[in-house]
Amino acid sequence: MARGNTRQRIQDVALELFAEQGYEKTSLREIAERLDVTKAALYYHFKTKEDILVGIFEDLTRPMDELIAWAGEQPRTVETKREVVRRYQVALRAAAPLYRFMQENQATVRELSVGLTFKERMVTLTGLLYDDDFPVKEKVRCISAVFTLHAGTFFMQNVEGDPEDKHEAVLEVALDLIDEAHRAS
Amino acid sequence: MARGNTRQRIQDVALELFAEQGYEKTSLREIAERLDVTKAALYYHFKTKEDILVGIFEDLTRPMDELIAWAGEQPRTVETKREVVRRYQVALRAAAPLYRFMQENQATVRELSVGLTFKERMVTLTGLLYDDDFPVKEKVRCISAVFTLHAGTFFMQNVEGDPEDKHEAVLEVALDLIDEAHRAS
Amino acid sequence: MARGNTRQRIQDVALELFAEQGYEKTSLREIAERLDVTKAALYYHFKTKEDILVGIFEDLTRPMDELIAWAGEQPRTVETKREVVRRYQVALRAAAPLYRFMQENQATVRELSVGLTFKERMVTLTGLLYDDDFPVKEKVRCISAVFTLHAGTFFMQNVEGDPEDKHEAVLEVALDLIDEAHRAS
Amino acid sequence: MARGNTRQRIQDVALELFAEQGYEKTSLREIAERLDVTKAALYYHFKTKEDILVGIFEDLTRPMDELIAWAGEQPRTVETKREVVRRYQVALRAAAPLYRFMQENQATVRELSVGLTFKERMVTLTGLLYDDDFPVKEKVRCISAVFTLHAGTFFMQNVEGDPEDKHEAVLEVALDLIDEAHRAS
DNA sequence: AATGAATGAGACTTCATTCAT
DNA sequence: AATGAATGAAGTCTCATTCAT
Repeated sequence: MARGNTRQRIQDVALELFAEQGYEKTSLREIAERLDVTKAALYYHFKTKEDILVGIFEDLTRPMDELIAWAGEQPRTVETKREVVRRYQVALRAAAPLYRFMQENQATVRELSVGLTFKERMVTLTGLLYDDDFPVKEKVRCISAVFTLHAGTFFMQNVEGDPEDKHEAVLEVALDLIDEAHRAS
Repeated sequence: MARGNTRQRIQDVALELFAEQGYEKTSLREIAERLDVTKAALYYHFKTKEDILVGIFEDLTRPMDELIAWAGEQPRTVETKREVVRRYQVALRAAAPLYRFMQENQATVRELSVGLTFKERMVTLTGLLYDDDFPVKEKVRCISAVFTLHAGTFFMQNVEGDPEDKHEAVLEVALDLIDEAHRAS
Repeated sequence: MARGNTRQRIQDVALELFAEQGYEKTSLREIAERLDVTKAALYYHFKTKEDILVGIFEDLTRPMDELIAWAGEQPRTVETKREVVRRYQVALRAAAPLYRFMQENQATVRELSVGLTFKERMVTLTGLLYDDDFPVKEKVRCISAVFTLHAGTFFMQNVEGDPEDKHEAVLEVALDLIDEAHRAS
Repeated sequence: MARGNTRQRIQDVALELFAEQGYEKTSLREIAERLDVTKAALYYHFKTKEDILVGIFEDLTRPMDELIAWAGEQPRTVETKREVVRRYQVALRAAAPLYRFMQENQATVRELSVGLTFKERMVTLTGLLYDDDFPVKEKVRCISAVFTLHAGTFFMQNVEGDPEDKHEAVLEVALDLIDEAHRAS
């Protein structure tokens, strides 16, 4: 019935379940049942369970890696950093389920040899936002900017208001933190 | 030889392993071996694996619950909120392994009926920092303050500097965010 | 090598062991070893241990349920009742191991939601043999007829004599009891 | 509080639970909890779990063993046999829970070295009711008499009527079977 | 491209039992 | 007369994985 898209469908369902219940608690049986295929079919498309996750990562973290690569090539100006923040928010929204999964399953992700881990990626990213000679407090502000963006994706559901307005507000706070950090340095 | 402290020792070892590897990946066999007792001994002290975790939670989340209760009784002034932030940082440092565990195993924690969950607790706490009539942007700043404190506990290892200095800087940034939010409201 | 009959083989071996040692005392390890498969193989064919038993019940109690259904549609004459007794003896002989199991493991069976329980089935059956307006004593005779048939299956091994002769004798006694009950009513 | 009657209380509670749930399904923890003592306390009074059951048997099967012994010394007349039937019904009523347990847990009892087993006892008893030279059919009638008495204890709850009347009716049917067997021999 | 059948490892859990106190 | 703490064996069950078809 469905054609060559089974591989994709597996990844979609898997990510959904991984994000909802965690990686360890999600069994291949569950994924297979949801897709109405047998477990063995999953093994036609992926070598192992971990492989399914790795595949998802490879597809979904590319934007963030590209962002990091792009930032590395730009002049280290405030404006660059503001742009990094803007683009990071976009990347975050695009891959929200994956980031939710990454954040909530760090113990699992840590053991996966899946390129850079969540934390490593964040270390690199935050490193792009401040300079080595910043005072500690201003480094903290830059880190805070990134965490604010994360909070915006995972936590702001609990605040009432129009989603677009909230995203706008989150972005402004993050940019303010970057600005303030540079003003004080 | 084994005195009346076995129950406590189980909780200590369990939290250590849960935080390191995640709850699902940590087996009772592992905990028992580390303590040099049999698995059955664990069941003398706790009814289920989940029960071990619940016990840890009950013991370690008390300070945070007390903080929330205390804050609820104070006048809603800026100074109260600054004090909440200060105390929250202390609570966070005292129960660092548990908070690390909670943050990294949210999928697991979510299914535990363990009083307020991590997210619920944070919703309550952030709610104490801003007032309903704040503009969205200022609400975001208050949320950002809490996330900054978290970042301080889990993420700042990656920034070089004296630990006390770093904590001081984190606290200052968080307090600045609170102040700014109130100035703008 | 193993063909499509594994499911049936599991049921056969399981019933044999359940009847011999009781349900609780029979472990899945034992069943698996007897079949020279792993325990996990059992779980491919049945969802739980209880499910194995339920499967056996469903297959083997059908004749008795059919008998009860058939009897319900016949005119309530003595001859019908005599025929019920005759057919019941046949059903009993065909499913002897199951009936032995049911009789000797009532405590277990009681907790199984396996259609009518042993006792309920017998209540229904005996109810088909006497009419509501029978004197108590004659009702007892009809119940006695059924118990006689059971004794014939499970107890008569201890009496010497040709098996066919014994079955014949058992049937005659049961039929005499039915006749006597009707003569006296 | 309770004095030296703990041993008896253990047996009472144990029999109740054994009869209700079966021997294997009843754990010592359950018995201990019901008595509000620890499992270890049970071991002060009984060497093993089996020992508890054996103790119950020894206390409660004595009347039946005495009945068998008594019968062995009487002349083998019809009147003796009628008296055996009468006394057996009394014994059965006195130890109803135990008999219920024995009947419903034959698989377990079979493996217990608890004097004569249920079946053996019944073989001996029925042997006292017929003579070796009886035709098979008349032997069956005598066996049927015993099963009728059993039915009276375990099955007659399902027939409406005054309990005493029902017992009377059961006894009459059993005696009729004995009489008929002797008349025909 | 996918299934049916099975495996080996290991998970959580319960049980009867022991023994120092 | 009884408890607190613990053990060793075993149980049911689930999982990721394999392979012939």
